[in-house]
Amino acid sequence: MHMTTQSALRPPRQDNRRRQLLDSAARRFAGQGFRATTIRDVAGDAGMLPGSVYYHFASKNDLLLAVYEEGVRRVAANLDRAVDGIAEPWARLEAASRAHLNTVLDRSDYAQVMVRVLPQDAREVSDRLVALRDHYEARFERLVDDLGLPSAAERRDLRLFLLGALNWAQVWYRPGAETPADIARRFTGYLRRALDGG
Amino acid sequence: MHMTTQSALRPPRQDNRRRQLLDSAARRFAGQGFRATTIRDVAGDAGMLPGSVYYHFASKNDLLLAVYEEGVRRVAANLDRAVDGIAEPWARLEAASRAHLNTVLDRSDYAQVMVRVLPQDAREVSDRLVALRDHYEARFERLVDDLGLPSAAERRDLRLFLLGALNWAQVWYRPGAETPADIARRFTGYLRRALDGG
Amino acid sequence: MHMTTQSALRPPRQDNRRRQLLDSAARRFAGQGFRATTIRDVAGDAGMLPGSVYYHFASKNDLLLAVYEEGVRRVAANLDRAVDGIAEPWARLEAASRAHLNTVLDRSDYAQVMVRVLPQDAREVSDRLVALRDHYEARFERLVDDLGLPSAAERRDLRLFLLGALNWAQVWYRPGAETPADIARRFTGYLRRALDGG
Amino acid sequence: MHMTTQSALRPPRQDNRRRQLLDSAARRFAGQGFRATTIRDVAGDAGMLPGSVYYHFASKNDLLLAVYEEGVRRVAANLDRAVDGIAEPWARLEAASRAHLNTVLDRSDYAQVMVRVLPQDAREVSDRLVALRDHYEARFERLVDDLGLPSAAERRDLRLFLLGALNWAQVWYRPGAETPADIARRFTGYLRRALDGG
DNA sequence: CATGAATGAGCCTTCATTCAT
DNA sequence: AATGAATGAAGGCTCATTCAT
Repeated sequence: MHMTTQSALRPPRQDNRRRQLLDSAARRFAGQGFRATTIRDVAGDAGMLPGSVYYHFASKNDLLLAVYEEGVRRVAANLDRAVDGIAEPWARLEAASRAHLNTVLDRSDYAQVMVRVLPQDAREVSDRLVALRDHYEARFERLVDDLGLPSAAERRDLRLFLLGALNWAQVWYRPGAETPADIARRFTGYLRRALDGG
Repeated sequence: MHMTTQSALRPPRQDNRRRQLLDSAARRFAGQGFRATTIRDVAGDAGMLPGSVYYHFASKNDLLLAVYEEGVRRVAANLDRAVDGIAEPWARLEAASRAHLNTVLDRSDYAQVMVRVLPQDAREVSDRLVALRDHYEARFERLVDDLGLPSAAERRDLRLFLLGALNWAQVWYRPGAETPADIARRFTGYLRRALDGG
Repeated sequence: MHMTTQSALRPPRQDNRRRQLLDSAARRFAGQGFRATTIRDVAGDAGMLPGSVYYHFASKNDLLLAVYEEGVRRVAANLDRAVDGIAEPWARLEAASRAHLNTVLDRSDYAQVMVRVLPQDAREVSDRLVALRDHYEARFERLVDDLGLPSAAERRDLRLFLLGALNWAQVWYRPGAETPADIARRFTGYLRRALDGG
Repeated sequence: MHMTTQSALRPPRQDNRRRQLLDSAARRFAGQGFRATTIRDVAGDAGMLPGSVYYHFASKNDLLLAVYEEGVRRVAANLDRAVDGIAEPWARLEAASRAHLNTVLDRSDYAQVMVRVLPQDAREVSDRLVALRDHYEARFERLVDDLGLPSAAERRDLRLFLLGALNWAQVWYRPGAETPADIARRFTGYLRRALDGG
């Protein structure tokens, strides 16, 4: 009889469990990869039995897709927030690079999944994984276009060059004296010197 | 009576079969990844039964290691050949970048394995995989050092920046009007403009 | 509405299947030894598929351990029941010997496993196997101590001597005119004549 | 052309290799059991490849049979030598028990195989294994018969009792203050007190 | 005599998934 | 919403054995 009140006050229980599962999956996928993670792992972390996972997600692939979506949502929001309020185009690009680096180097499970799990790891849904990633990276296309570089080829080069360099940080970066912000500043700096009004 | 001649003309049978296995494994690892490849796949491609693989390699991990080693040997030789005879440092770096790009974008199975199989995919041998990769990439350190840039920080930046940008090509490159040589020339060009005092 | 009644009448399904598996394993281990028994055998006998066994037991070794434990539980209970209510020490030893012989010569699968499967057959769990066996045989130490023999050396001799002689029956005994009870009476009788001051 | 000389001076090479194989097998079977020993192990120890073993023995079972035969030959000879020259029947039995214990507790590989490998471990040849063992143990029947005990039942009891007690030593004996000779003396002593002219 | 190379049957185990309850 | 129980397909690996050379 108090149901109305209940659902007004807190999200339905179902959502809680689903989110719990999502969190467990994100942590596992980020920590040990997609293929090395078993449904048992994920279920166990969420305090369930393997079979129960299938009430919330149709398959392991679907679970990955959901984690990936959530990850993209978060990092995209992060980037959008970072450039918000900045007007100068190169400063916007630097802010975006900083946000992107923070994502790539972050300990955050959802962000790590985007970086660690390759689309090829789940061939059946790889197209959708790629689409999600593209949806995010398209932001860099716009940011670069706004720089007003005369040559379309150079615009493309710059975008690909920058994204590659930033993503590679995942391989060599070790937390220490150097912060992601430092790296973002220097890397965008080099590009500006090479391409801007040179 | 012609035994000497015979053994001079054809390598021991063993080597043929081992190489065949190595080739099959390289193609499979490159095409579908390490974990998704089964010993049955590899054996089948080489016209053997699964058990027979173990006459030549002690485990699936060992097979990967052997493929990886062969891959490193090839791409390193490629790069060394490319810079050989070139004296001017920036030209050497460009030549090396071109060779590296050719490797990364190549259809060659062995090269692809180095790019596609992550050390984490075979945790038990990941250390050795990383060591092999490092052994190759150390070449770029030397090439960059030879440029004579005054700042050590900039030397490091340049190397990391370039390697990241080149490796990323694997994600976006589609064969067409643009050749790996074009990309290498432009990318090293940007860096030279940004960093070279000249 | 009768749910309470139902759950009171039948044990949880899980236990039935687990026990079935245990019984199949005991019969197989007793009949053909541990190493020669395959999980497929055991599963097949219980009307399951091989993989299903692993829902109930983590490994083949664990299955052996469980059978062994159950075996020890049974034979120990048997022996305890046999000496219960008997006061005179030599009579207690004879009763225990009779019970032990019944166990050793029994067709009972669980008892046979204890006799037939050597700890060395499952090296990873051999320690626990030995511990289980010792737990049972310690009873003979107490029974012999209660005889009141003056020399500790003779107490030890008697125990080792008797246990060896009884266990050996497994090798030569054929059901016929002679019963385990006959053998137990004669064997303990000899020892009494040799050692008891009477 | 010197073949005659050669074969006169030393046994044919074939025999050397066969014996080497036999020794390797004995050591392995004694040390890790029959089933746990692979043809590869045995061949490797003898400096051969697995396939080569089959030149000398038709199968793994045949190899076991040969080791077993050699083992029986040795322990039987040992026992015969031990009782040789002793006239008094109880002293002969004690000497035989001492020799048997030495065999059972011995580190000698061949003797250990007889004790450690159960006929059931090689079902296809278990009959012949049992026959070999019986051939040896028949000696105890004769030794006991010679004691001149009036009752046939007691003769049988004594034999079975003694053999069981002696073989069991394998389980509990640890080298130390107590020698096999001590044990043999005490154990036969108990039986004499219980059965002889009591 | 021995080897190199392979076979093939089989082993233990894993795991995503299903489904009645 | 969740569980208990099982499925079934597959996977890496082992090993006695064979056989041309």
